[in-house]
Amino acid sequence: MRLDYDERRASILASARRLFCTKPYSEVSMVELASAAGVARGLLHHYFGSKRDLYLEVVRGIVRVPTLPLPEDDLAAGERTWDASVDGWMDLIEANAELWLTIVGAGGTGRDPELDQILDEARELTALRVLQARGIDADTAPPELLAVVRGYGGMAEEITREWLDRGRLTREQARVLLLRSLPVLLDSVVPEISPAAVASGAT
Amino acid sequence: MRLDYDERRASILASARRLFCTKPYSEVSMVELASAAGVARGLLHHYFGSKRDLYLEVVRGIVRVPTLPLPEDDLAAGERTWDASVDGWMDLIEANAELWLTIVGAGGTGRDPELDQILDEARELTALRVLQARGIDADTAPPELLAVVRGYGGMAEEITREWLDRGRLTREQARVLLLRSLPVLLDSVVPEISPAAVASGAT
DNA sequence: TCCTGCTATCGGCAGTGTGCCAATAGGCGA
DNA sequence: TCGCCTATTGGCACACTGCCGATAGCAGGA
Repeated sequence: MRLDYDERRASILASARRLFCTKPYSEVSMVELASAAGVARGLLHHYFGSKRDLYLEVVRGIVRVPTLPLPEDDLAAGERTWDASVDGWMDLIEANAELWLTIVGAGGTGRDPELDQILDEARELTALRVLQARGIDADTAPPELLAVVRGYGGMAEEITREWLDRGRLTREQARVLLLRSLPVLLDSVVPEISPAAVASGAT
Repeated sequence: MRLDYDERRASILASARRLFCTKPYSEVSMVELASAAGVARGLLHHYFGSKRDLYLEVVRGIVRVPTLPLPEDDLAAGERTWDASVDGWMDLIEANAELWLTIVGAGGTGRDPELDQILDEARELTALRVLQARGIDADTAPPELLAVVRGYGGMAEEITREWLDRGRLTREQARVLLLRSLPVLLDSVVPEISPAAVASGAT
């Protein structure tokens, strides 16, 4: 069937998006992509150049369309609009859970179970060590606490990138952020656990 | 040259690690890996099975050896040991900056510049939106503030994974964490900017 | 010292996937 | 209806992975 340029392009992207959500990048072949789109293999190259370019286009489409949070239109920020933003963001993520986990959540690994597991175990171990370093018993800790520490780990990675990769932070600036944020976070979630946190946070 | 099993294995892993830090996974071929290790291509399969297995082995070696923070030995946690842990962690990362950025920092993409750029732009846009949602002008904001918001984004991704992927958090639990943490973080870093944050953090 | 078995190491074969390009077919305007 | 324009196809050439039989270097025993 002969389709218009944009239509065909969109159609290929849609089926490719579906496929890339089920398997990691390397296990998806151009023949699969082609047959899923109902076209010949050569057409994919005609439209996107290479398999990699097609994949990048898929990712672009995913991260572009649902630009995550929903800031309220024009009225200035208050706590109500912040609540609404977070809720809106969570709604969006939940609706496209599989998509989000595959592309953004997996950090671009493209749903690679083994690699994900390795990195995840390392991060979990790090979180436990952080708990240990703060004198908290991991076994009796509530799930929120572990989640906060895992979250702190994600934040630490971002701040480190800000320091070493993008160079928008000096080591000292990054250090202060890393130092202060965990006590403050722990205190805000479970105030009874770390009484010393407030003092450190104010330092 | 004929080497002992463990020696040869370690030698191959070392040169493979070097190679995987310079290019993304797909652009490293087995012939390259072989010639870098000074052996024939077939030997790599003999030792590691497949290219993917070799790569996983490299990643395992990297994330295992420097298990990130340094918890102080036995004495209970106080703020001094926490300071030391963070410093120790930063020293470790800084010493192996390239390695860390490639494997952990890039989230497993394996130094894929284009893909990284796409995801990074999306995250940057999200950070700006968050600033906007809280009524902060991005242009006049200090770099630490932007870094904190980027860090909050990393934390939000982790918490979302904790909710949707690992299922250790309910939606409500995740919501509360996401809601509370940003005001608290902002307040701890730049107290003068968001006076309303304290109230929200206590809610 | 020579022989023999073991195993690290090599080189090539088969299958698969990508990238590309010339040829084809289908639709729209004249 | 004819002809051009372009979407679409199928096949060719190359690269790479995975595997396996063949080879070579080293050890221990006679």
